[in-house]
Amino acid sequence: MEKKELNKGYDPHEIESKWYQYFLGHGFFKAEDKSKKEAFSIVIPPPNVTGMLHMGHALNNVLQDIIIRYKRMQGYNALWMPGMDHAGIATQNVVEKELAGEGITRHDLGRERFIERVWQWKEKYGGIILTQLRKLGCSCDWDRERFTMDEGLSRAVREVFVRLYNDNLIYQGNYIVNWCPRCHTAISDLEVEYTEENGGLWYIKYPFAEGEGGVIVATTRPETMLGDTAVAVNPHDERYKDVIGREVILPLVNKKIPIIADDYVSVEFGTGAVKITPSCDPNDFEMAQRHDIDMVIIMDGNAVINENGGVYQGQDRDMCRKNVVNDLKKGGYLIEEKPYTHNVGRCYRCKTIIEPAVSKQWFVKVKPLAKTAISAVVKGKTKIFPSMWEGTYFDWMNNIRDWCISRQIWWGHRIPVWYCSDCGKVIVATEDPKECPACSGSSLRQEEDVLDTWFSSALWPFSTLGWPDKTDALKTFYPTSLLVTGFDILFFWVARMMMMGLYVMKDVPFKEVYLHALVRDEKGDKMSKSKGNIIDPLDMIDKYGADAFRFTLAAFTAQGRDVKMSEDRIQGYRFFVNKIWNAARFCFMNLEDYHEGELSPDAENYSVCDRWIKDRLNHTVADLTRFLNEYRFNDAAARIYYFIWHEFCDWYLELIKPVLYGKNSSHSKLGAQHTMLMVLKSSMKLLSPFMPFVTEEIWHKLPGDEGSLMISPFPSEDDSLKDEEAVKRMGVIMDVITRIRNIRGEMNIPPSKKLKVLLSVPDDELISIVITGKDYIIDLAKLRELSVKGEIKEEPKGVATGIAGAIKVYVFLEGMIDIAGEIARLEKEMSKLTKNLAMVSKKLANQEFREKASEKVVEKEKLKSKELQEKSVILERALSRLHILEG
RNA sequence: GGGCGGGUAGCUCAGUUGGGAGAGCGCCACGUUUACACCGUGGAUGUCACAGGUUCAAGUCCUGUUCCGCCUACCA
Repeated sequence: MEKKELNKGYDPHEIESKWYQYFLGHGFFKAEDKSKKEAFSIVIPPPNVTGMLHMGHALNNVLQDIIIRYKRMQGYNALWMPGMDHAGIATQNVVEKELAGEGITRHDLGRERFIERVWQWKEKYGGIILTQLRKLGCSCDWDRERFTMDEGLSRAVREVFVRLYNDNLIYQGNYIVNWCPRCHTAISDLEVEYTEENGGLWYIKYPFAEGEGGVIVATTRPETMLGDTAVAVNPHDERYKDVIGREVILPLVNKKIPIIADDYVSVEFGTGAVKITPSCDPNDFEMAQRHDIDMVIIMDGNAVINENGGVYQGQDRDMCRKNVVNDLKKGGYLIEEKPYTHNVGRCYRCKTIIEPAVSKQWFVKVKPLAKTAISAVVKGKTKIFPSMWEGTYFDWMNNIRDWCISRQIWWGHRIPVWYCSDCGKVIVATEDPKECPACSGSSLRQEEDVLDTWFSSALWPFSTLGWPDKTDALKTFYPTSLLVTGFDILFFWVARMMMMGLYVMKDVPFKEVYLHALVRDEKGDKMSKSKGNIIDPLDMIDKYGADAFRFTLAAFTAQGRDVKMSEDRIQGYRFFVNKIWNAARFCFMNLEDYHEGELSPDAENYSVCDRWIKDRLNHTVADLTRFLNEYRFNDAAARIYYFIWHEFCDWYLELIKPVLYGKNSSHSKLGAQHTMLMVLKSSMKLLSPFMPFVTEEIWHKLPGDEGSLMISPFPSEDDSLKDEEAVKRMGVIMDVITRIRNIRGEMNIPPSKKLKVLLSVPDDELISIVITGKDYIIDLAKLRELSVKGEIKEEPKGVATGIAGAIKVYVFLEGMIDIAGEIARLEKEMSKLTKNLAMVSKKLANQEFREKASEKVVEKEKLKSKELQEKSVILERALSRLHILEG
């Protein structure tokens, strides 16, 4: 066998890029459009084209990669579809900032040239995040990369728009929408973030137009009074019974406005009278529609007061508020002003306070779409993990409101609507029309607005597969198998994909959705630049390697919990990677004289510990498979960690050392080598989805030429590896070893001091077990002599006593006898035991327990009681002998 | 206002048919044994938020209280 050295410590740097290139070069990430293999597909949540990899992306994509690699190894035709989102507002902002550096605005460039600039920017900087995903090890089918502004995806957008329009599910209208005065566009309800902020509540008196007195209204936005067109009270409010229908004078503006009655008005709040500004408040807008009240628009797109604001024209909303309040004070209209905390809506993108404004916008009528989307989840066509999110999904879908899809920006899918200047016809078409179909006029003007970015994202699961063409990819991979995303975009994206998928494809976009939590810092705070608590995933990869980083993310992804990330934990798993590396190195060093294929699988070729570790491996496979199928990433990670570190390294490798070193001829060295290699190889397979790099490196150093690990078959449960007999026998042997180690540790006896041990074993079966395990015990417990006897009557003197099940363990303490120490040790154990025994006895003494508890449970308790009693007798005897010695 | 999640060892958290309170890190002791000190062996630590209830048996099920986090909502 060719000699291949492994370094003492594992260094991820070169190895990771080497293998990633290898994977790419061999096309292992590629899925087949047509295949006999069963398909498994995931579409990536497309990151913003402006995005840089942060912890959220890292978590999201590592989880997807683990699943897709797992499925690929299981033999599926696995597709992970990559791509990016054009991120309308965000990208436009970035490029506008760039222009500002040059001293120009997009308006200086004009629409066409500005769009060109954005494309240039995209080509130059746009792909960064996808490069970063490669550093993580993501096994996307990169040749299929898509972008929401691609020609194909744009065609899909137009097609869907036209269909929805023709089905009367898209309409245009003058409504009040959330307007961002900084981004200069409408945004959807979802894109407004509400935060509790300190503000004020102003009480303003509106005098009656005729007669004495007036009505006092309370408002958080006094400046909007310039646009008031009514005052409203509750129809059942006794206080205002007689004023309904009268008129008041709007202060500062000096105009008469009516007092109306509407159930919306709360009797309890403020004065029970509310000013109505239909152009500045969504509720007022609705009320105005109900009562056919006028509307006065007082602000422009910059939230600056317009010509309808009289003397306040030209002032922005903040300045105007100050001045209005001052003027009200002067005029004696301001009754009271008090601090008040309330919810303020801000633009999710730039955090500017949203100005509700009336404008002409396009909307999707979502109720009918939502209905189908709800029933798909009810029927289980799409399953949501963890299931608690189903409730949230239903709740939102049931209360859904129409979706404002038009944006007054330039970067995005321009709405496929044209207006004929000659006859006024509205043309909605997938292809740019050359002339008006009604009057054949040629002066057509396209709608200026573009679509919400989420509109194109909603089509992602089928648009990326080639729709509207009938492609093989679509046929093979739609509906996709799984969607993995953060719960924070359940409404933004998941819900809308459900609606669009069902509307367009008549089938759900994905069969399962796994919603993961957010990554926070170790204190549980959201990571943000302003807090300075960001941990950069790329730094972590650089420092600890992608494998360790990936494993950390998986290990902390418990369902429904936030992922609290800290560097210490990554370091902890970095140690694990090193442990794996060194275990492999050990195996490797002991395979020099190994020749595969020389060993029959007959049981006699394998020792009890060989059989034991294979049983444990088989268990691990079963558990891991189950956990991954249920998206229990943390459990999966913990299971493989435990197997490799504790079962394989701590026990098995230690057990076979003497065999490998030729010090123990009673067990087959070849059998140990064979088992060691087989278990190591299987472990690498199990670990490969989590740690694709180090496992691949180890794999290629091991004997055998089986190609790449990442496409080798994932282990499945194998009944032939089950071995209860070996598990039972090893249980006894390990228990004895642990007992002796326990005594050594508690008595502070250094490992270099070889011990003499006597075992008192009550029955023949146990004796045979102990005899076969004698070498193991001598080696792992570091003994110089081990004698095994049947049940002995006369206990030896000068020993420390331990109990391993039915076996009594006597450790001779010649010369180092510390009677007081041993007494203390035994008494400690005795008190634990007594407490335990008391609990068990109490249970068994209870008649109801014996009658009502299941037989299995009662038997278990009885057995426990018996064992504890026996132990107690032994300890008692040992103690009394020590007391005599001492005395 | 409504909803959801959480309060378990010093820290971060597991604990899925109710029947042994666990892991990792940290801590203490011993140790350099031909894979690994990025290591090994052993050890200590808990009114499972609180109060009731169901049950032979509750961290686990039910009710209430409290604290924290998140989502959602048109109360000016």
